[in-house]
This record gives sequence, structure tokens and C-alpha cells, in this order.
Amino acid sequence: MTLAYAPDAPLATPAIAQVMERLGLRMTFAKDEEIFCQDEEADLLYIVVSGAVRTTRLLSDGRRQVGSFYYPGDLVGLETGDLHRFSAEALCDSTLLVVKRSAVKTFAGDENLDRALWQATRRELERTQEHLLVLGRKTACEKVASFLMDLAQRERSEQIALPMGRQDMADYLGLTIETVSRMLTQLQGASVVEFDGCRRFRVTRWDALERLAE
Amino acid sequence: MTLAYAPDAPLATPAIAQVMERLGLRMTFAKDEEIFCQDEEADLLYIVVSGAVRTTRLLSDGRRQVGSFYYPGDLVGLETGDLHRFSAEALCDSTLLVVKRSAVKTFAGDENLDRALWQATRRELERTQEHLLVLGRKTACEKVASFLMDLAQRERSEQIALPMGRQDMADYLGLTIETVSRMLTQLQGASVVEFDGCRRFRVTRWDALERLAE
DNA sequence: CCCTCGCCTTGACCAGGGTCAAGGACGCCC
DNA sequence: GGGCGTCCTTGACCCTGGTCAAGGCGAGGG
Repeated sequence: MTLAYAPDAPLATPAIAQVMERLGLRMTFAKDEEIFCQDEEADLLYIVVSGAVRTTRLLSDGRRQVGSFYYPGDLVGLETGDLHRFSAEALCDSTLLVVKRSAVKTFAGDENLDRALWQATRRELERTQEHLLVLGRKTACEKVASFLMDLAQRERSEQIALPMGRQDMADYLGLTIETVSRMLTQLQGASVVEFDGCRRFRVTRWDALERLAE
Repeated sequence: MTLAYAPDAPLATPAIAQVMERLGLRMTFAKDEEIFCQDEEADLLYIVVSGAVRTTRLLSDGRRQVGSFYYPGDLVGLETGDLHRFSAEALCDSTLLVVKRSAVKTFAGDENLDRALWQATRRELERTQEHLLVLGRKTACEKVASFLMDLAQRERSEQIALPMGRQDMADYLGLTIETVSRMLTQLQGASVVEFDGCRRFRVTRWDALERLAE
């Protein structure tokens, strides 16, 4: 039942999706609408059905860190103990499947489900550790390159959509919006990627992108 | 069975410790000895009995990121799927309780144990997310201050020991060894902490340290 | 079709932290 | 106790990325 590591596989396994489909409620969220809030009770679990979600954490002086981005198939809300340590907002108009943790717990006898939730937590941990490496030891250019790389690997199509704005990318990568913009310009100048508007790109030189992303 | 969040509580619960005590093997590791290696099969679980452990990840060009430090009572090795994504080394001469994952799995019927391991994974995730915030959005001074703060909160004694060298601190915080050194000097200059040699300190102004750590 | 507003890009300048190099402190072994 | 090696500190300088400010672009509405 243990899966091989696949960095771009969704966080929710079929076992989880199935139970949540049965017990859960479909909810829609508008762009930038709050899904849950930092320090509030964490009694719900979510699966992204359509759209995308970001989790964020604020320092007292307003500096913001984006914890992660979630896409269709991803499980959101298990990154916590009793209280949410991050807020979550919809990146764009989105649909989520919502279910009470307690409802899931009544299925705790279902060993598969328990195992699957643990598995999902481990996958989330792996993603976070990857993110750690990027924040701690990569240059601005490498950060942006690995970010684009991640997105590109997730969607195996030519044209890749950026569901988030520059500020979200910056706060995810520990940079400023200006630096992100400059690095994107630089990557285009080097013909590594090609943008069609500022929310859509394609990779023109995979080898170069891979090398830059380290 | 869910615990309130306590940032300095050990990762292993009594349930886990008990089983591992029964099934496990005590092993000793010398300072800097490798416990497990990045990309190798992850079939063992560890509990730190005495000493301390660091997990590290290397980029191809030698840049290093320290993932976490582990102290007595902490569970090491569950940060992974099938392969270790980090290496682990002893910070100083250490004793660890070692057990095969498969041996633990034969206790899978024991729901408490399963729950406890999941809980431990979640705590590890929380620690990693905290680390993320430090790396992404804090200044050098704040990074060092929050690091000392964490250590100080773990040991509730006057004198606090630093089991790791400056290079390990630097690689944990995404800084260079020189910057760590300078920030420590600066914190001493501001009478926030007082060092007795370079591996032992005490906090002289908690309020200031807290403020700096954000 | 054009205006407006929000988001993105670009430029000039600045500073936090990295780099390189030298010197100091401490522990360990003989 | 002295010598040596390792780790830590300090200084001078530089560069990456942050800051501040202005201008461009594009989507949506009148």
C-alpha cells in the first residue's frame, strides 16, 4: 500500500477521496476568500476539486510566508494538530470537498483510511522538506527556476498556467515581488521559458531549467 | 489522545517508546558518525536515548541544508517515505534505540501505536513548517535569536548547552558560519545572552530575545 | 473604444549578508 | 606544559537581492 515517491502525485489517495465524497460537502470559494484561518480550531478536512489554494502564515509585522499551494486532488488541512498553524485562501474561484475530521474518525476502524491519511501527512512533510531546501540554500534565480520546474512537472502540457500572482510566488520563495519579476525576465532572456502574458508560460529549454533548478 | 501543541515536547510518545524498548536494539554512534544516508532504503526507525542527531541534505555543489536537530526522546527516521530524503549523523557520541519498521508494522493492529506514529509525523511536520517561516522571512539576527530561543525553551535550565558547532547552526538557518558568529557576538554585545565558551550560554534578557526572535 | 485600476516590470540606489583572508581560543595529545 | 589542529571570531570588501519610485500592460467596465 506504500506508494513509490512521486513528487507531483496528488496528496489524497483514492481511499480518502472515496470516503470524503461520501461524507463530505461540496463548497465553492471565490478568489482570495478565506477557507480557514491561522489559530482557529482545525476540525475540517478539505480536498481541492477545482481551482487552487494557498496556505499562508503572517508574522506580526506583516511579513508573509506562503506555506504551500494545493491543486485538484490535494488534501488540505492535515498540516496541523488541533489548531491551524496557517491560514488557507482560494487562489482563484475554487470548489472544495469539505468533511468533518470527527466524521472521518468514525471510520478509524477502517485501517486503510487511517493508513492513507498518515501517508498523506508524510507526503506533505516531504513537500515541506523540499521547500525548506529551496528557501535555505538556493539563490533567487534557482528558487524561481525550481518553482517553474515544479509547476511544469505537475501539468504535463505545453502551456502551463500560473494560478498565483507574483506576490504569492515571492512569499512562497522568500523573495520580493520585484526580484521574482526580474528573475522571470532573466529566464526569458536566456530563452529558458517563454511567457504568453504573465500567467502562462512554456518551457523552451528543459535542460537549462533543470540545471538552474539544481 | 490528541495532545495539545507543545513545541518542545519530544516526538516519541510513551506508546512508541514502550514498543521500541521491547523490539529495539540499543546502538551507539560516535560524533559525526552516519546513522543513515540520503537516498538509502528507509527500513529503520530510531529514538534518541542520549546525545543528539542532525539530519542533512546536500545539493550537488556541496551546499548543505540541516533539516532538523533531534534530542533525547525524539523519533528519527519517519520523515521519509521509502527512501531517506536526508542523511542523519550523530552530533556528539550518542545512543539510539533502533527498530525495524517492519517489526513495528506487525503491531499495526495496535491502533494506539499507529495513531502515535501518525501523531509524531504531524509534530515533525509542524516543526518543519516553523523552520520554513524562519528560513523564508526572518533576518540573520532574528534567525539566530529564534534558534537560541528554541534551545532555551527545550532545556529549562540556566545554562544551556549547544550540542552543535557553528557550521551546523549556519546550515540549519540558511546562513554562513561567519554571519552566525557575528550575530552571536552582536546578541552578546546587546546583553541578550551571555556565552561561557562557545558551546554554552544563558539568556540574560528574555524579553529582548523574545522580541528579536519575533 | 477608451479609461481606469490593479498588477507587473524596470531602473537606480542601498544594505544585509556573503566571501576571502587573517588571527585567536580552546581542547587534545604527546 | 607545549605544540598542533580544529573551530571560532573579526575585518575589509563585494555582490545579491531589497527598497523606493516611476512607468507599462492588460482586463474589465462605462
